[in-house]
Amino acid sequence: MQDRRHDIIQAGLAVLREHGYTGFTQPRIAARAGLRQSHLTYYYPTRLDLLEAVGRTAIERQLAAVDATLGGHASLEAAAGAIAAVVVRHENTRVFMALAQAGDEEPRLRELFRELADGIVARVARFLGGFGVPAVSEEPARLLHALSVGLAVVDLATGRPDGTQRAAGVLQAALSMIAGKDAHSATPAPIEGEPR
Amino acid sequence: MQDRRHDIIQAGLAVLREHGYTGFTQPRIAARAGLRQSHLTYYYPTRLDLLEAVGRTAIERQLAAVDATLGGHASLEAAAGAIAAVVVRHENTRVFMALAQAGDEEPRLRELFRELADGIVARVARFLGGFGVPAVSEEPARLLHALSVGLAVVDLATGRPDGTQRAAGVLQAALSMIAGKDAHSATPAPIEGEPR
DNA sequence: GTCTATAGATAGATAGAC
DNA sequence: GTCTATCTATCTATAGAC
Repeated sequence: MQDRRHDIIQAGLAVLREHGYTGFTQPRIAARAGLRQSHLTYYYPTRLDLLEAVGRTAIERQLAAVDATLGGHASLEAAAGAIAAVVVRHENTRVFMALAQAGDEEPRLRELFRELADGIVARVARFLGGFGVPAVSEEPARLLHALSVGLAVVDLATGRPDGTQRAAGVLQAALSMIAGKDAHSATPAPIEGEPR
Repeated sequence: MQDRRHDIIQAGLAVLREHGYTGFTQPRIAARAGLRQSHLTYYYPTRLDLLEAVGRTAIERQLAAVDATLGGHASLEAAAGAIAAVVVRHENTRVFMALAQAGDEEPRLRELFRELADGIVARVARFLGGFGVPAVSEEPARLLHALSVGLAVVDLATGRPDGTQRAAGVLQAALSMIAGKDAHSATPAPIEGEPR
């Protein structure tokens, strides 16, 4: 099979999702892909080369996930639960935290993270536009993006059992505000999506 | 001088702020504190012991910084620039990203991150309360906290030259919404605080 | 109690065999 | 082109000298 590279990327992505940036090691990925570490370096000479390749695949997946998450909601507020369900999926959080760290360390990876961020913001802006939020500025979209990132990081780090509800409550408040309604509804709707 | 521990903590914090979680190694910290790595392990037997100690000091500093940032503003919106200036300070971001990662890997560090998050949210809630935002729910405070975290991570990873303005614009929009005014002011006020 | 030499483990990269 | 043995660097931890 010629697709060694494909297998390696898949293995790398799985490792990144499960173990995060510090666990993203050549030996572990090689073992997962069924080859030796020293062989892996033939295809991807350096750890960063591999991370870059894995990052590209991860970005495609993330953007597809964003599309799936934002599609088909009757109102802005109705999307809160769906977004919350994604936000508390720690595997996703580990991936973009790894890209963020790599971007801080290596200029080469910065570009990749920007692609991801810009892609998400563009999709969120389109989503908001569909509900009448003026697209004159990107601010509401950037707000929703940064808020989701922050909620994901906080949930990953605190690991609270009621994380999904908390995130949904905050997102509900944010979406209500963006939609122009009253901001302080104290009773978030029950969330959909899979439990943690 | 008996305060070897104090020196070590300071050195550890400095390393964490400059190099992040992956750069937080015993040899580097020991060199900075002016002793051997093998000596450092006498005071802090394991890397996690050290990170925990450094984390406690870091939390105190962060909470003090939050107080300083939120104090003395004439209106909610006026605080946007000050918050943005903190958000783009990458040294801070590296510290809490390290704590977040450690919290994901080690239950022991989770508690520490919760302390930090809860402390910030409480302070933000008090700040908002001072401007008439009802304190019935913590949602607005949690929103502002998560938003700041997300903006910080995105700015760290993308490293855009106009990061401060972008963050200030989003924060301005968020604070306006929380204050109940129109949300889509497309012209963020010039930001104060130090440049990047 | 204070500090150091040394061991043990694992990561990353290279040269070279098939 | 495909794959492996091996080397170097680096980190963490322990046993033990002063």
